[in-house]
Amino acid sequence: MVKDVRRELERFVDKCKSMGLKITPQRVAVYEVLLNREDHPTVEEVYNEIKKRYPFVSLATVYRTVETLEDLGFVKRVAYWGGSVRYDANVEDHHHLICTKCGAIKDIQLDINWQAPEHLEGYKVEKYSLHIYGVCPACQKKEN
Amino acid sequence: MVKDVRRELERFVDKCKSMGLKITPQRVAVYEVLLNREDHPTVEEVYNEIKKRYPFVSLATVYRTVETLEDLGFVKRVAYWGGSVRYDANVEDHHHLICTKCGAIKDIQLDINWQAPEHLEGYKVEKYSLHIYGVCPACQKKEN
DNA sequence: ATAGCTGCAAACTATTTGCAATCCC
DNA sequence: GGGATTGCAAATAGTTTGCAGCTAT
Repeated sequence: MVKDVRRELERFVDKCKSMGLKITPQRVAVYEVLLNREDHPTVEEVYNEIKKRYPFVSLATVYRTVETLEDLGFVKRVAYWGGSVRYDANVEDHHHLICTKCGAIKDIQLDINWQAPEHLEGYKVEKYSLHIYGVCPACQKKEN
Repeated sequence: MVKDVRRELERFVDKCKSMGLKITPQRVAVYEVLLNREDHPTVEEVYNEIKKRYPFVSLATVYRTVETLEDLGFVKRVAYWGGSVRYDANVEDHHHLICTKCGAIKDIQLDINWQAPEHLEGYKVEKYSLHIYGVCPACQKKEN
């Protein structure tokens, strides 16, 4: 699955317009960074990347923007292992490989042959994902 | 699966002794609270429950104790949706039902017919769990 | 007796918020 | 022009840490 960043950004701009939200450089920059990353950066990481190109953004704006993006359905907040919240511009269903040492999260495609029921123990089910915990290659090296 | 709290506490006391750790009332109280709860309380929640019975404990001690318990393998830190870290004294493999509104986490037993490989994309796999996201009964009521 | 624990308070990290200035439509 | 958005700094929430005194072994 190759992401068409340009097309996604257009879709985002359209959605903002239709919602009466302004298209600000900050907003576009945040979404662009998230679209271009394969991992699931923290807000701080997004901020650091944006600062290189647009030194004017503030961390508070990045926090506000990821929340807006989440409300609009363009990114999702991924359940996290520790530390800070992480965001993901891949909104399709997929599974996660999570490092128990550093918290890094990687998307993976897997067929688990399981379908979520609409309701479970009184919960209204929205989505699900398999979380696989382990030690990532980088942290395995550090262990020696 | 009915938990034998008394037996678990004994096992805990033995393990502490064998590790040269002291059996303090604070330690026992924290583990006892976690053993007796079906949900996955935050550190603050554990602290509040303990305070009722043992008003002398401090929040910092509860933080330190859950970490010790985790190191010993008596509880685990569960991946969380937002806010604070949550702990679980159920160390057997099981799945999670997570409320996207309030972050509450409930254990569930499910057969997903899937076995984790030992290695996946370079990660050394330790365990896995299915995370099912939805809105819990309490939050569904609040929505009206 | 003494190493390990604890309580307290202060430090730190992550996130949110109030408000005046600024920017898109 | 005018409301939405931003930057800044201050506030808040969650967690960790230093240290002096206490306690289980």
